[in-house]
Amino acid sequence: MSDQLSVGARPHRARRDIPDATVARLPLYLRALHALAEQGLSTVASESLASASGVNSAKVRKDLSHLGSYGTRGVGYDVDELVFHISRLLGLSQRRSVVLVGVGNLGHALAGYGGFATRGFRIAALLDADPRRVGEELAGLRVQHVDELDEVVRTSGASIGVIATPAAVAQGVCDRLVAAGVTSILNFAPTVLLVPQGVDLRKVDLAVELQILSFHEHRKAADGLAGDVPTADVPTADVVGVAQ
Amino acid sequence: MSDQLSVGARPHRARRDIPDATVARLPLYLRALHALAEQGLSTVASESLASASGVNSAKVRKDLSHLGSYGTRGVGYDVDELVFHISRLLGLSQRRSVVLVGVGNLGHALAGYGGFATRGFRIAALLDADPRRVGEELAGLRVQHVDELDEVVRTSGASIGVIATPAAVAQGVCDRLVAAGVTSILNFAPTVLLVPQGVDLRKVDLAVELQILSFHEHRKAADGLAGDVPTADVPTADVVGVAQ
DNA sequence: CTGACTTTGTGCATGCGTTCACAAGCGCGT
DNA sequence: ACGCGCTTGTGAACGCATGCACAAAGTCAG
Repeated sequence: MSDQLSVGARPHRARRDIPDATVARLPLYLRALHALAEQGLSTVASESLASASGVNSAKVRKDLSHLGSYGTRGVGYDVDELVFHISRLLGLSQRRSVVLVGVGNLGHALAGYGGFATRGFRIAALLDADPRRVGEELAGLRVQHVDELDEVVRTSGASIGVIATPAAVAQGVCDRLVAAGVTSILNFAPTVLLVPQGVDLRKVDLAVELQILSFHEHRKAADGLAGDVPTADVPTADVVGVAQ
Repeated sequence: MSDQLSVGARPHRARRDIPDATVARLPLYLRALHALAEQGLSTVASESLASASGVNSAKVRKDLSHLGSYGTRGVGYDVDELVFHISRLLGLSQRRSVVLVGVGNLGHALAGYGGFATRGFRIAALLDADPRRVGEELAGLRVQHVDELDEVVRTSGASIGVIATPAAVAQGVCDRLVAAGVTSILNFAPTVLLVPQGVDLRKVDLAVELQILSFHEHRKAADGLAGDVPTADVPTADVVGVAQ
């Protein structure tokens, strides 16, 4: 996870000192805060925010401390203020254009996903290589041919590309996106992508997730059979496991 | 880092001493190994496997050392042997049944995703609450009504549930899956789920991924004035699994 | 058999992230 | 004004993961 900013051993880059792990949780807080705001709450304690976002309160406090002291001791955090600061830090104040390549089932799902628009992302274009899909209307946009990628990226000023193509063509699409000026890529294709320095890449891999679950299933099954023999086993009575 | 597992049992339990970070990478190695096998290679060095799976060789060697000494110094690892051992460790030798709830666009994408079947997962059933979708044929299966969830899970013996429903109903579906006997859940709905101890939970959150990219975009834009990295344009495999 | 070469497996140092625990700070009731 | 209870913010300890660097262990040529 730390390959992230490789930055190759240069003199100290003035990077924001926000830990990656914190950045990954900020969107969760943001979602929980929006929900709390809709419930009419104006302040929230770290403990509440924690359970609403599936984290523990110590983590919440430490995370929030990285963006300044916006809490009031004895009271909690102001919901609106927190929303504002987190949004600003994540760069969600300014609308970002996203180009989506690959309009299969997954692409359809992504194009129709409301969570994008509501967080300041605008889908600038839908692209596909299949001529039969070109021209199709989807989420208020016309699907264009992938050959127009370069032009679309430049005219829309999109800086984020989403790849939802078959694995075989993903690297090619990736290269074209980068060449056109995209500097962040979200990859759903089950393959390793190479990108130049300075381009951020994240991947979402469905098969990997399932296989990790499979491992734990396997382990649970093995533990069950092996039978934890009477080895002074403290009855693990406590606590209900909470999703993260 | 990742560890988005609810993980009931604490360290107490004699869990396989395979680090979580390693488990998360094993599927990547597996995919790379399959590709290498198709190219006709019978052995592979940690360096090659590393670049094929987007990690570095030291990590590969340390990861593989956790499952035993299956390498030969001076030569490398036997591809087939490695595939066998990783598959076994991940519990992929036995076919696992998966129940998919929610057959919208995302559900369609998941049902049609080949990566499941090719790794030993069998979709046992497709469920949806919308009567208009019930009866639809998809990936060789008929969509059933979600009321049949309990029966379907019990008769199929499925231990893994995939939730691709709207956020509002995700917790309800989750509860029903758990009640029916499912012990691992993969959640695509953008909401926090609570599960009892002993049930593993992973989540895939599209909006979160985009917001993380947005943060880095924002930071890059801010750093922009600080001068760019003039280093060579060597592609680097980069970053990041889902998280979580 | 020997020596050069290749690659694994791992001890160790380092850094990041999590968690604990508590002092400092704030509001409120009296 | 003043203490009481609540909550933040953070110092410090701990644990996990990463990456380095190298000895051990194998191959291969001659």
